[in-house]
Amino acid sequence: MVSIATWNVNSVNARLPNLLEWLAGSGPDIVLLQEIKCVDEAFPREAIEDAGYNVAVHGQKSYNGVAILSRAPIDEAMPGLPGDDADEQARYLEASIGGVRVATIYLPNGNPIGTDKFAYKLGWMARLRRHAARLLEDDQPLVLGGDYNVIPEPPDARDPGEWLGDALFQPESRAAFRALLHLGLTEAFRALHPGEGGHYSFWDYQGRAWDRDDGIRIDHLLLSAAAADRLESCVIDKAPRGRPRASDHTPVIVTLRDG
DNA sequence: ATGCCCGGAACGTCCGGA
Repeated sequence: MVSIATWNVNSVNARLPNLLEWLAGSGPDIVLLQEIKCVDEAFPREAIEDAGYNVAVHGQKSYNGVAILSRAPIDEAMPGLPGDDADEQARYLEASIGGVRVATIYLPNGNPIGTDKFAYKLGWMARLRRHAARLLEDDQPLVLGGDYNVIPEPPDARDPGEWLGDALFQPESRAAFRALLHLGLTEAFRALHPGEGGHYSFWDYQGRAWDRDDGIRIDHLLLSAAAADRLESCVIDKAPRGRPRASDHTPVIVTLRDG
């Protein structure tokens, strides 16, 4: 069995006590981090290695940044999403770990709609689809986990109407997300919990959204057929969101049976 | 109503987040 988590930590250095506490308690085999908000040199590598994890980082000053933590050795870490040499935002890192291909994804927010930011989001999603299609030509299990910044369906928001004008719930964003699934990828949580609402991975800091459970489900794990065949469970661990100085996102974890 | 929150950069206050 292998457990793989995705977590947008909203600054790995601000969140280091929370992250270390969670690693010590839950300890997934692989953790896909987003929004580390630091350059590679500022990543708290020693503390995380001391917790028993190998580390691969694709950082950026102040914004974005992604990383992969793994109890087993990390092979062939490749930073950056192919398809636009001019894109300097650190939002994608992929690696092989024990015969499983994994990627950590921090998909652009895209707000406000009608701006170059929204165009960048849709362009980034098109690039991700092209790259995922290439990855799927290989038969090894593939897990694409991250903050997709997409609310796939109305049950994935406590109040869908609140998000109608938002880039996370635009028809174009949702269609681009479906296009990823149409490649043959399985969204792990939805596959195991069809039709269920009330499960969220993000609660805004503002307006006491956590206390009111006014959340959205935007952190997803997409599995190739070879990985989906091994899918045992997918859980959203709400506990970290309730801790002091929490990230606004909480981890989502899949477990895959041995292949 | 993007502002009520938060982190980074920086030291006053703005940008970005979702």
